[in-house]
Amino acid sequence: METFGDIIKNKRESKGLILRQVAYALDIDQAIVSKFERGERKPSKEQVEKFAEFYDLDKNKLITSWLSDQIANTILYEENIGEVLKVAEEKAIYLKTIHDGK
Amino acid sequence: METFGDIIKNKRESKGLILRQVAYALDIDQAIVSKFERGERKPSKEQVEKFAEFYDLDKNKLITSWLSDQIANTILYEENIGEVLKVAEEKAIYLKTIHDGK
DNA sequence: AATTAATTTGACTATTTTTGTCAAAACAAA
DNA sequence: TTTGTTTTGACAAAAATAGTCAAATTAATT
Repeated sequence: METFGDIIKNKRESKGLILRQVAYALDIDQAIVSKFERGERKPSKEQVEKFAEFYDLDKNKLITSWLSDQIANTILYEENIGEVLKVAEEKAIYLKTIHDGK
Repeated sequence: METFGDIIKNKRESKGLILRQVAYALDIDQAIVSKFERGERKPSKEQVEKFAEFYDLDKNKLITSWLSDQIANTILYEENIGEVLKVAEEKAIYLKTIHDGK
């Protein structure tokens, strides 16, 4: 189960980079990058995209990881996780059809 | 596809109540109740529970509806909705096992 | 159509949450 | 011990959210 933080941390280490270098390249404070890696803070979507570009990762996959982290955290302590997500999916699809197709 | 707002609005109308009465009973400004009904604002979990009690609705079902609204909104404009939710579920379950069972 | 009732809207403030910055603490390696 | 790296926490700035209120809009009655 690889979180967003795991992904960017592994990638950084596999490239032999230190936080300072990543922080400089992405123009994000290194304390923040450290917190992203440990899941202590959530990056914005723009920041996620920066990481994808810099580390040469599939942008959609990384966004999926980041979004799913967020969702997992919001439902973590709830009952009926499966049910909640099932309903959420139906709603999202429904709202989407309304949004574009009307 | 019944949202949280739909549920509490339908329930209010089926009970023949006006906003002011509900607002008074729940100690929530009526403008806010109106916004909840139309999905313009998201209630807190405590407020959701107040509604469940006042309207005699199954608390878990109402929370499911409320949570799924939130999740649906966060993924609404994303690609791979299904994939995101699948991963989110795995993560949630995984984090849960870590949390209690270790 | 006029009056009354109910709902919705929007402006405003207050409160809470999130953000970035920085330096010091903790940790690891040389 | 010295040097390099990561983590932590305090702080202030900025942004998001919440509640209050009155006016505007809409709906219902008379």
